[in-house]
Amino acid sequence: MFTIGALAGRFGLARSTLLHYDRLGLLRPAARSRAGYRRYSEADAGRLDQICTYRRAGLSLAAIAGILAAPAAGARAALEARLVELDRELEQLRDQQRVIARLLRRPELVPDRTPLDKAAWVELLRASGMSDQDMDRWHATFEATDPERHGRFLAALGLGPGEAEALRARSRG
Amino acid sequence: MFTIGALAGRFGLARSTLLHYDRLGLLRPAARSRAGYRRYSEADAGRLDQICTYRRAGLSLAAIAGILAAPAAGARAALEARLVELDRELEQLRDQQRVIARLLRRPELVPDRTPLDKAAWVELLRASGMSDQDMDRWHATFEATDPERHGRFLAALGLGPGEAEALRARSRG
DNA sequence: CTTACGATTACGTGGCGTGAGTGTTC
DNA sequence: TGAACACTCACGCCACGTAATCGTAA
Repeated sequence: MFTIGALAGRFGLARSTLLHYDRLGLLRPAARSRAGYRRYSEADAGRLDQICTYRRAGLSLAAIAGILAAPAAGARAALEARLVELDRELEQLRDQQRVIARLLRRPELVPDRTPLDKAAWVELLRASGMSDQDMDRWHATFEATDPERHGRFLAALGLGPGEAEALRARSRG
Repeated sequence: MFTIGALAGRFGLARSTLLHYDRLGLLRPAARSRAGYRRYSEADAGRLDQICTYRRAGLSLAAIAGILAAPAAGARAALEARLVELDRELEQLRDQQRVIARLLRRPELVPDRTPLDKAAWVELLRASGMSDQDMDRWHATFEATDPERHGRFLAALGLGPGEAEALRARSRG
């Protein structure tokens, strides 16, 4: 028997994923402890394994529920339908590549080599939909994985040593 | 000056899309009529054209808003970032193709040639996440585009002539 | 008068993520 | 006793779609 965290860990999933599957009725734990904790059985783990396999095929949770309810009925059909969908999606993405390739050839987009300062960098990231929180997380990850390069990066943006050190300390905290 | 429906029609968009862009502040009409109707100018149409172009490149609305606010700053960077994202997404879809190819080779999925009856068909579609409404719409489309084939399809599912005719009449209504 | 359009508000979609606030186990 | 885990709401994300209920234009 596994707790929700243990099962999630075994499959590389987040707890919230299993909570979600439980709410949907896709994967209900075999039992609950006296305190109300979910207790997953080996059979549950097997079912989750199937779910993960079908998710790796890109099937929706609804389709997966259908397959697990009546495997003979729909597994093949659902997989073949997904293949057709995949063809369409691949074509869409390739279209997007072509659109971008054309746009990048436009004259007003000639590469400009002015190095970015901090303000321009922040504006750019925000334009890509990155929030302040996202940026904080990004600094934290950078600091954790390669602190030296992080320092050099901040210097390249024109931050003074004091400002840079303050930011790095915040990223570590 | 265009009304919202006219502008949407010109660009092949739904009205709700323009309402959405207005709420986000991405595309606000130049003016409102006395009755409160949105009135879009030619400049608005030009801006919408840009938005559509960047959407065809797969950029998020947040990224597009950033580009339109400061084109020189981020257009190139945003497009290049999207290219990188596209590479990742394409690889993911190809992975899904591979997973499906492997699954379809599994012995328990040998092609079974038992023709589907109505119940099995409905269950299968529902398993793919299709609602009753979706199916109604599907019948309506089928009936509108190729009524004869629709009739033959229904017969192949085992529906009697009366039942089939009733369904087709409902699809036309 | 009709009917085709417009308005606003609120809620739904998918597949989770992210808190808040509280209880349980080790 | 404190940290790490668990619980249950409830709301957020993205790019819209949909329905309800109303007012306006041709």
